[in-house]
Amino acid sequence: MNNRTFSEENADKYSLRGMVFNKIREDILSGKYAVNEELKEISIGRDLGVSRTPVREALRQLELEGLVKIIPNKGAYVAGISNKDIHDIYTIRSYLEGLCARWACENITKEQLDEIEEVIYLSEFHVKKQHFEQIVELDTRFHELLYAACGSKILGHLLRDYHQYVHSIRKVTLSEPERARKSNAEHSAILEAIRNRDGEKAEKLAHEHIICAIDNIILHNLAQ
Amino acid sequence: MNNRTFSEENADKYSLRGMVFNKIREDILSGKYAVNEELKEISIGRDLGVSRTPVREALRQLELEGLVKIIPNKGAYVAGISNKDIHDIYTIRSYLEGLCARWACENITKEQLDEIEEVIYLSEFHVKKQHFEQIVELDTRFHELLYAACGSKILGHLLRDYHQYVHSIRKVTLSEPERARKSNAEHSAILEAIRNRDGEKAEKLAHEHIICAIDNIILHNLAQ
DNA sequence: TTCTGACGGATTGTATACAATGATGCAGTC
DNA sequence: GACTGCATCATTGTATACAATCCGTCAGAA
Repeated sequence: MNNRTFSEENADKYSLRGMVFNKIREDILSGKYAVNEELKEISIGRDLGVSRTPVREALRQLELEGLVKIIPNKGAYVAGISNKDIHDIYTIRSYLEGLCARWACENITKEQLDEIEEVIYLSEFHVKKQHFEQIVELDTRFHELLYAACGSKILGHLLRDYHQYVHSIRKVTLSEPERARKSNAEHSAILEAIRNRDGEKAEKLAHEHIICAIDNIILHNLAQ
Repeated sequence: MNNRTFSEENADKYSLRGMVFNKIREDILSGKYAVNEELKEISIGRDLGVSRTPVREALRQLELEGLVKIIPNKGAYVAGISNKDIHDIYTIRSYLEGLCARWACENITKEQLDEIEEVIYLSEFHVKKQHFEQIVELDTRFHELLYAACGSKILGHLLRDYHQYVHSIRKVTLSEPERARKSNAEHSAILEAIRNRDGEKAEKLAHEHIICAIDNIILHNLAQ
């Protein structure tokens, strides 16, 4: 478990700053705030029942993530992510998810393999039943498990961030039964390659998995 | 120019928080602080002549970058980056610098091409004279120009961060005349491919450029 | 001796006060 | 009517005060 995760499970959950941070982040990614909307420390603080200090700290962190743009002595504005950003993120992910799968071949444990298998199995059920909420949740867990299994704090941190960034997109794409089914089949193939410790193949499959996701997004005009 | 760069040129330069942020970041990356050393808000503030508030904000940002680990109600500690982290970063960069070069083929302007050529030309001079400071500086500028030329805010942001992370490593590797010479030759080849708008080749060369850097690091036992 | 628990100091978490800066509107001038 | 400059207000930047938490210490009992 890396630093980021650690701190998320502590500071980000149990401190006011962490709660404010997650709240604003979520609201930006879910589109609750319009792009370029001004984020005033006082009014956010009032809405959440806290003072300016935790709000300020949260905004400064979000600035570093690129979700908020701060103009000194003026204010904080929602930066959001553009369609091109989403496309770029998926392209970057296509390489790095491949790398992640390759490294996972070297580091994954038996327990982790079993857990991933369970996730895929469960997902098949929900795909049949068209339980879209659960499908997204299980997709998140599948990737999260791979991030943990790759054995790289740095890569895990990065992919985790990007995966969250496109959370709202995934909610849409995985709501299409055909894509959800195919996505899960791809997950299954990736797992099989990792189980066989075939790094070359796992990398290729994970790479193609994300490329498929991009094609799907373009098909639906979700970006670009 | 992306948000990050924008904010760096404003908040990070002209506000106390920004200065504190850069100072601590630099001190961690340069090894001035030992790993796991506690970073006390009051003492840092006293050293820099500011109150706790800007220090706190800076520490919270550094936490997000992964350079600082914050334990709630306890303190902030230097996380630093391990040798494995460095190796991971270079491997990730090997893919993404390739992607960056490929995208640059599609987006680079005549002016940017000329500027890169100038940097390489100037670097040859300093390599001959063994002006190591300048070589590192020009290496930074070469990559920075590519990051700007790739036309992706997201990718540029990411590569810029990683490039800074390994700044101290690059200072060492580029101090070896043979590596400095070879590195510049590789830069030259990458430029040539981009000038010819050969995305395939540019990606391959940029990828290999970073792989060479990894080999060099391993050779010198700088990591792993 | 070793364990337990309460106390006190140190440090962080949060709120708020004050200073500095930028935006807005209006009066006065051309 | 359009522009300039000042006054006012809103908002951010920084400092500081107070509360909450943690950690080490030390006394006392087993």
